[in-house]
Amino acid sequence: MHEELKEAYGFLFEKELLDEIMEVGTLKKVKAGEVIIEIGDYVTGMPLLINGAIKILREDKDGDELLLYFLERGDTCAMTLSCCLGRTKSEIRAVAETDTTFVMIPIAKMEEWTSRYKSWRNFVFAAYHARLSEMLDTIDAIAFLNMDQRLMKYLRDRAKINRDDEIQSTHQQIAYDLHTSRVVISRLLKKLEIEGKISLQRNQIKVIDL
Amino acid sequence: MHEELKEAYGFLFEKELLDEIMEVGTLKKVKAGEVIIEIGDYVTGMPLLINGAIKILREDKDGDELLLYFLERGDTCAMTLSCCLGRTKSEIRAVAETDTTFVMIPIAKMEEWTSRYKSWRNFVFAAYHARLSEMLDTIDAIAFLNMDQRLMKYLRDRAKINRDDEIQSTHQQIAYDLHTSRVVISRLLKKLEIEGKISLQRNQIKVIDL
DNA sequence: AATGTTCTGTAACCATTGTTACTGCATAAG
DNA sequence: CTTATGCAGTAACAATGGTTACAGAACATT
Repeated sequence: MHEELKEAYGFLFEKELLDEIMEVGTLKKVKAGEVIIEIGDYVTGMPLLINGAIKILREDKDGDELLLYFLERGDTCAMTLSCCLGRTKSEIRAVAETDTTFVMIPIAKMEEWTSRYKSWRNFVFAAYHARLSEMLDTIDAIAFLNMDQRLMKYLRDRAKINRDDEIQSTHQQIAYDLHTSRVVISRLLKKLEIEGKISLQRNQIKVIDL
Repeated sequence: MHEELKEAYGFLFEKELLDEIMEVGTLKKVKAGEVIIEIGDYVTGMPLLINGAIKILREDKDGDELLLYFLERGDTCAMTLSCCLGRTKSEIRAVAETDTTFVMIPIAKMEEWTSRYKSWRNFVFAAYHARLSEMLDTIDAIAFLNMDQRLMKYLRDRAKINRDDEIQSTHQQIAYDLHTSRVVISRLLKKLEIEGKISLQRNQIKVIDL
């Protein structure tokens, strides 16, 4: 854990803080697809992402889903953080997008570090800033873009997150993330393929030029 | 300014901090409709709302608007805060919904207080938490609700914010806030009137039972 | 190889929302 | 009082996205 943490966070935190993280944090590894936090869970800690990617989803009362954003190495979930401090239940679901490694920090330490380490404060504020930006981005997409443009953005984002132009996914899974129906996604994907922007196989979409 | 500030924030901040705020903050009063922060502005300070209400808007590249949420007494704009710390331009527009009074805090002090006052840190974190919640709410509304339900929510929110069941507004203004067209709003309002939920006059909507 | 399952493609249709166009009414300005 | 302006009501139509239904392809299981 030492080396990995240092590599991902060494330039952010001083040695003393890194040592403390090492001491109280627990290293977790999850496989792609595993649910890390479920809606309504009490949040017991805050994850520092070391490797992989996590997707953050919102769900409404009918069980309809919507992808909010992805977290990458160096990110933390400000939403979780927010829940921790407010001692409230999670408003979101976190699912591993790829195999993922992260360090879990118990809540208790967070408040302490906030007063003791300037670098920690800055990190937390930066996390909030980043999350608010992502949320604005998401709102822009839902409010101002049509489904075809949202789909293109989604494919671009996933290709980027996975560092792979070949996205392994069924149309149904994409439909869940974008909160629409499978038929709509199939229709739009076919259109993108005809325009030469992607190519389609079963369970796979290859991004050519989006 | 002393008494007003104390009334709105006295239970949050210790005397010492209140005194500092008094010292470096400047009291501002704006009329309903005035633009307080414009998109692209460099943010020079952070507002502590004492009286009135502010609406926060997002705009896309074509100039299309969308209402994000309202701020009330005791609130601050976490978005502004976020911009301050990142030294970035404002991503949103803030417009006075009613005649509004607030205290403007210069950026420089904020960092200092964050390390010195626990109550200030808690306030800032609570502000972030509140804003993230509002953003989630907004996303829920856009993603999961139809326009008629969004309109009802909007009318409820405005009635609550203004503490008045009679909303002074044209259909066009509502259309801007919800990012739709005037015709759509007129159509849905008429439907709500027929259902007995509101009554309509020129420039005015009276909420009866939403 | 035969069968069952999952995924994709497509057509036809519906619902919601957006657009255009025109009307009359209320209010303000002259 | 007359005219100009802004606001609201409404009809007709277009566009987008959601729904249902079905067929065939790809893959897995036996």
